[in-house]
Amino acid sequence: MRILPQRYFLHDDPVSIAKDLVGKYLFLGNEVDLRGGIIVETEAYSASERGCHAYGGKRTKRNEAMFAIGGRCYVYQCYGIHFLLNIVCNKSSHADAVLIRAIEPTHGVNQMQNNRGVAVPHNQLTSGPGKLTKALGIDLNWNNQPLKKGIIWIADSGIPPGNLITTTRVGIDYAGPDALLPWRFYLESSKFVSVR
DNA sequence: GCAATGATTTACT
DNA sequence: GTAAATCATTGCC
Repeated sequence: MRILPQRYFLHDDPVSIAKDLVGKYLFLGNEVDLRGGIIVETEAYSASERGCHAYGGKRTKRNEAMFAIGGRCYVYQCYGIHFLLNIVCNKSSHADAVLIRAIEPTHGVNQMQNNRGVAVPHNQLTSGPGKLTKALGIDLNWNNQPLKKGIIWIADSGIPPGNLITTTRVGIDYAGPDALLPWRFYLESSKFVSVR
């Protein structure tokens, strides 16, 4: 299982990275407490469209991490309750990112159940951006952290993913025409994608 | 300084 | 289907 190198995230097209990340492994923790799974749903965001927090190059305290070099995390809180995990892409000062929306839990499932608190069906443990951060134990402390083995990292299983569905992004109606961009990707065969 | 608002989830009618 | 939860960040005064 190959850990993706930083240069993987320096590509200037977050859409192709979002697409390629589906089927990869996301891991957190260490050998005694490892949590992770297969990425089954992503969305791409770019400073060139209104759905992005950094639209038009707008730099704020919240989205600062997006302007960092690719291969870091951008975590922020939404609706006061949920943390959302992004992987920053592109070179420094280019505010592109990929939102991780859902994973298929494969490692540390018991720990994830505990983190969620309530008993939920296995296929809903991480089937949404807010759910997966809670299950994995991600909060604002992860913001602007570089991907690194032993903390948080992404690896290539080498197994080709199943059929990929391309569609529009969720929850960004305010973005006007940009809300129609086909920048959401998920595995057709997976039971672990977010619902709506 | 203060009011408005989400890249959501969950529970209730 | 509708609504509440809940707060850091944002933008306007």
